[in-house]
Amino acid sequence: MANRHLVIADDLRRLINGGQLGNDGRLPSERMLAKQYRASVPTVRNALEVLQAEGCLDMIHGHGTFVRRGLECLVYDNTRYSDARAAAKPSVYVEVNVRRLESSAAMPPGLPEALGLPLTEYFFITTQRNMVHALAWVYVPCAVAELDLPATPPTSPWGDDVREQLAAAGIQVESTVERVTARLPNPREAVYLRPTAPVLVVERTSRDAAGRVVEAALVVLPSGRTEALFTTLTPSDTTTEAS
Amino acid sequence: MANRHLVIADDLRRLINGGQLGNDGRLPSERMLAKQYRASVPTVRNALEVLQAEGCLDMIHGHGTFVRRGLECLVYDNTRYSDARAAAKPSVYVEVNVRRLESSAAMPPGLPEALGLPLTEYFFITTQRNMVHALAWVYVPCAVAELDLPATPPTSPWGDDVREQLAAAGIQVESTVERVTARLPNPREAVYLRPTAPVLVVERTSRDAAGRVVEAALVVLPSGRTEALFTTLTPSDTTTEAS
DNA sequence: CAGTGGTCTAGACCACGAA
DNA sequence: TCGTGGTCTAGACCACTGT
Repeated sequence: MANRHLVIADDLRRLINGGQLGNDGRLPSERMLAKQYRASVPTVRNALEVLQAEGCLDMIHGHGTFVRRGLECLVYDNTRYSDARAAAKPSVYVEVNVRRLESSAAMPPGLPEALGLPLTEYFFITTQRNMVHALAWVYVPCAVAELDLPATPPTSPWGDDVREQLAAAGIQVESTVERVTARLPNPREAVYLRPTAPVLVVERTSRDAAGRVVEAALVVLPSGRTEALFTTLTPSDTTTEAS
Repeated sequence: MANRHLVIADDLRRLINGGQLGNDGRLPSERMLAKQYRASVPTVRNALEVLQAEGCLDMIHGHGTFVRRGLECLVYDNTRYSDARAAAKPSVYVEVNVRRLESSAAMPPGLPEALGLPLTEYFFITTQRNMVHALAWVYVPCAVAELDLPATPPTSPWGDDVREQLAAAGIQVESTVERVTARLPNPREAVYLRPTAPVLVVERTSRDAAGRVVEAALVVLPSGRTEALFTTLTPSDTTTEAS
């Protein structure tokens, strides 16, 4: 904790929670803070980035640094069949882009199948007041289903609508594997997200009873504004016994 | 991608994969690289930290920067009942510290119960060649079970042994909720981990059939060396029907 | 002790948003 | 155009490792 920028971050955190900041919740500029703390601009920026990664601040290029208010936390949930899904949806805006393409090496994420097969790609981008809260690329092989663009605006930021369309087409997802990692945004994601703040990455692969991949997705969740929730029910004792 | 440090990172990545680095896989010092690239030390460091977060490099204070070899990736898995768990265990070293304490505000992570109740804390620290690969704090309320320190060295970095002890004591975990986030290490974790690289955080809460919390854990997984895997089986159609 | 990674400074310049 | 955040520089000093 001897680190200068962490000391400054702690002090700013007290300033923020104290609420002595003017109605717009705007912080002094980085240069001002540097003068006040007798620190350099990069040190102040490191402090701000700590708070930004914690979800306390929004740093907006060319505009200013603001206290996050009405902290709406998007929750990725593996229990999609739950009724609670549609409840308490935060006031975010979800946009989709759909296109056809062929699977290429390393480009679609969790598709372990052969290359060159035609896919439908859904690219979801979720924003709240111009801040990106989630990115998701969802892929459905055309061999599985020829889905249309959903007529209604999407209700989920990560393609639950697509899975519902699949279900409506009679395609049952039997198992879902979600590989979760933390990293920094790659160049493709950095177009939308702060390149210095970590992201949670979910690579999802859904299979039907035959073991065929019917849907795959890459979900990118910036830290501080999102979390992921996984609920596991221990299989009842009827079938599994210590071997 | 115009960023200088990303260009340097790309170049270093090619250098690393090319394998022209001497047998110990050691990179030139930061000062040397700065000279070679006509860049400043912080810029070179930013480039190295990108690769470090990707798991390509190990930066060892006072010693040097080395190419990660035998990339052993620890996998956190929610299917603890699976037989595959014990298979293919990487050559890591797991250490435990056990102590008694009382639950205090905000200190134990996923325990939503009353404060002041006595707990057993298991602190797991997993290393491979002096590099920390995982941290885990596991809590069991004494009211649930009075467990002993496992006699054998622990086989799991995140307390599967504790859960097995619980099972042996007749306490069945019925549901497990795992809350997953990405962030930077906090001061307590930064003692063990690089403070600039993101970590994956799993907050686990295990309940029995009565809904009582029988075990809670905070697992910290540094990016690049670990991942988490969650497998969800869609409940069979016998019970759930579209409502 | 020398050589390494880790942090910070003071200031420059660029990129973006709003008036 | 101005004020903001975003990136980089050249160099200083500290902290750690191995000899």
